[in-house]
Amino acid sequence: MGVTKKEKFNQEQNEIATVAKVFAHPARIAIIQQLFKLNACVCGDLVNEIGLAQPTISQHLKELKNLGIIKGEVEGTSVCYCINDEVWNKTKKLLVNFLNQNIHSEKNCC
Amino acid sequence: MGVTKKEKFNQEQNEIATVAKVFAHPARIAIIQQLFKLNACVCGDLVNEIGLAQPTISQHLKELKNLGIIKGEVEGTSVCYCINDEVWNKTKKLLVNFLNQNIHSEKNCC
DNA sequence: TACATTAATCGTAATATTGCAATAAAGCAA
DNA sequence: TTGCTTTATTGCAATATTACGATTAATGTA
Repeated sequence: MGVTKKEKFNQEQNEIATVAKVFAHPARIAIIQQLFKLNACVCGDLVNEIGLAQPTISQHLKELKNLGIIKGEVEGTSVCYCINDEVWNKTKKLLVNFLNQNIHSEKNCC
Repeated sequence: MGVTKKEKFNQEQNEIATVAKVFAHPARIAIIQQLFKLNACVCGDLVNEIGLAQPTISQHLKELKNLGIIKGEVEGTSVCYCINDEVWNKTKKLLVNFLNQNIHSEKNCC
């Protein structure tokens, strides 16, 4: 059906999955890395750097904006994007906490 | 087109996106959490715990197996799954390294 | 052997994602 | 104003994902 049954899962599980989905495309990873490298970057420069069509980059930027980890500011005809530190740190905490899980039991089978 | 243009990105960017894609479903997050909690878990118990149909859980387990972060051992008619620590730690490092990025520049716009 | 139990696979329907051409919108420059 | 530049949006085609019923395969049990 292509539709995820979110109601079967708790809020944390859904939040982790939602964040991971935004990270689940190399173009969005590349955009994030570029914004960290330059701190700020105009949309058109991202299009040149990454090599996908302008509407495609715009769509990826929109998903990153929806999650809140980037923000954009209009500068004339351009839009300058950068990382939203507050949201980035919250997101980082959520994922690092998940990744730092340890085995709770001694039982094992494989 | 629904198909990702992986050739436009470097290996690290594609690896991060691939891992994130596996984490991009709450059922797979729930399976991982359950395996950490119990250390080992039979497929049928995961089906009962999570409440999706058996073929659906089996499909999610397959994706986790493909990435390598879980492994399964046949025990009679059951299959017992657990976390593959080595792969989990590699995956953790890849993502934590990405999440720990810092701003490289002083320039800013927003 | 026959039957039950468990998990994987197959096939399919519904929905989501990716990518881009075409277009719209918004600002600047002459 | 007109034309240019830049980015967002629309619409669509191709592909991927999610979910599950039906079936198969493999093992254990009577």
